[in-house]
Amino acid sequence: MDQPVGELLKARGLRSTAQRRAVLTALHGHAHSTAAELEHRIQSADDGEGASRCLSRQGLYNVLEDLSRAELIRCIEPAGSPARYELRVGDNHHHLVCRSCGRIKDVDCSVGRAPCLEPGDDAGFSVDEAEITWWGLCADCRPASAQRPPRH
Amino acid sequence: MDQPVGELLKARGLRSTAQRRAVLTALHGHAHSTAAELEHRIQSADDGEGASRCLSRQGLYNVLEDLSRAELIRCIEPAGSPARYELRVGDNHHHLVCRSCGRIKDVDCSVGRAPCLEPGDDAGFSVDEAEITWWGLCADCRPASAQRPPRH
DNA sequence: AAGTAAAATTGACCTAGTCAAAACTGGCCA
DNA sequence: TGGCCAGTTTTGACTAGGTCAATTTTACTT
Repeated sequence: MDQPVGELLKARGLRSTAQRRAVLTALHGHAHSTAAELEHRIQSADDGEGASRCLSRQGLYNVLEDLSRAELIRCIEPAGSPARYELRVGDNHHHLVCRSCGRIKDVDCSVGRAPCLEPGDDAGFSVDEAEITWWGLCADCRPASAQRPPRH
Repeated sequence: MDQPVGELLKARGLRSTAQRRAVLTALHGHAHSTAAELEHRIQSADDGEGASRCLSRQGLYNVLEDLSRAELIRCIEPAGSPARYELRVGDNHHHLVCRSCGRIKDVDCSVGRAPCLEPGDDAGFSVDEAEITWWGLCADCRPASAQRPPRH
């Protein structure tokens, strides 16, 4: 980040509290963090701010929801995984998830708007987001015999 | 269904048990059932088979996993909802989910294979499935002032 | 410096499952 | 037709990942 996290918060109309700053800071450098990972990271952070060491579980969930609503972070919930939070927002990117180890990779939305944002039949819904998850095996989890199988 | 459920099971190499038949039967006529819904439906089913009234919670989850692995049913887990099970399998259809009431609609995969099955960059994964979820508000949940907003 | 709405803490509670071990049974075989 | 036994199911305890409600604290305004 360039902007201090406190300024980011205020720019979105949120109060700048130690807990919120700590969560935003803890998200940096980790693309898809779970609540538990953030909790550990914050508790063991000896970052000179003192107060940031302490954050209750409920407080963490509150902060995560506030930041999500302010669109400073995004929450994804792949099947079989606890919720994960990421700082990449506003770019409509998608995810590739390994069925075996759970590893997640970001995928840019290269197909543009058309097929990806509109269902063929919206059944009367007003759609505001298309979420794509690709499932498969990552290079590390794929059995050696099946490395790079021919694609089409 | 045309084929008796017992035959379906055997065709997939699974034993035909009262519990499995009961779950398959309970899925009919309900596009996206939760485990709890199936449990209630099975317990209150007085379908003359007698034994079908009884199914433990663990048994239900076992059956659901066995049927999923045999590709007789499919499990979806939209964020914020318990797992849901559906009989539609093998047709790569997707889902439209209402953010407000949780209602789910099936969407045929009209874009064919290309954009929907392949990420732009597969990051070394071998991808076997693309799952698309469209999020929005269904006609009933959309505030009256916003009915049918202009699209595009 | 005080007031106050917003945010955080506390601790109980809940849902949607999972685990391990014991008991039962469907379908094959003699 | 009965016995066997791997495959199923039951039982009951347990867990992860969160939510709820009430109280206390704090960041920002005046």
